[in-house]
Amino acid sequence: MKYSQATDYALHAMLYLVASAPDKPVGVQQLAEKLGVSPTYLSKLMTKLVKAGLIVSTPGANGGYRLRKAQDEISFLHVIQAIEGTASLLECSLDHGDECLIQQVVLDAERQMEQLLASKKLVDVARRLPATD
Amino acid sequence: MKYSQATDYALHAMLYLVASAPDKPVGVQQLAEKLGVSPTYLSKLMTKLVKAGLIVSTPGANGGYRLRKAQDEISFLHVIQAIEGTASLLECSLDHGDECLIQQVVLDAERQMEQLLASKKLVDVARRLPATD
DNA sequence: GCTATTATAGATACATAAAGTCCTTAATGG
DNA sequence: CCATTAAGGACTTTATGTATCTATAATAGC
Repeated sequence: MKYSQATDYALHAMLYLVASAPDKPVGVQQLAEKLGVSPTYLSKLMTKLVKAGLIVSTPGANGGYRLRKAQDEISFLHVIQAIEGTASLLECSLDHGDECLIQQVVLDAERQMEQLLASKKLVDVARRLPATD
Repeated sequence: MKYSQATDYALHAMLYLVASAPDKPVGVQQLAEKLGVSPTYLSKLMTKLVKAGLIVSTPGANGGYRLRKAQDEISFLHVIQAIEGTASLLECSLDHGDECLIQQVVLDAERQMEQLLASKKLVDVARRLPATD
């Protein structure tokens, strides 16, 4: 089990936005170059982040993406769930009457991980970067 | 991101073995019927569990699978990793010099989840079952 | 030793999702 | 009006999971 590569791109793109000037939008062209991805593909990921309410996009000249919330409000979990969705790790395929006890255990573990990912903000990582990278 | 369905099957199969008599092997036929899955497919999953050292198989008449270790030594993590592997959730696709800080955060979260999955034993769940199901 | 039983392994087929491209449309600034 | 930039749909390619079938090997019981 792995996160999709798209999640990796999204996290790096968001980190770049967090480290950038908050008022000036960043274009997908510029982002794609930094990440080494095709602009058209990255564009689709950015649209997901827009729909998740993490960033705002402005089309047209000098347009691009900028954060929607304050830097310190954006957690790793926000970005990851925007790309991966929020479905549970394990869906029980059996039909034993009530809730599956196995699934309950996995759900607990999942929540444990999510708790940490929610507490980690992108800006925490951005502060430890040498420059705008 | 989700665990494969195979992981769900494996967890249920192992739970069944834990709840069964420890000396009498259980055949894949019997297991497959309980789980509602094809025997040939389940067989491949069981072989993975054998290679992971969780169970032992004996071919031939009255053969089948039985636990290799004591009941209370088998954790959820053992089974999950036997099927899913142990690769990290996130591989950074960029080539920024040293280790990726983003990956470090995800790795921390992953370890958090694994810690809980390692502490949960299958036998804990088996005890809460109404019968051998 | 012979036979039935049962796990193992390889080849193959199918479905689904991820990864990526191309083209069109829509919106904004100058 | 025009250049720029995001959004969206259609499509291709590739990889992985799911599943089946067949053949092989090993074991128990007679």
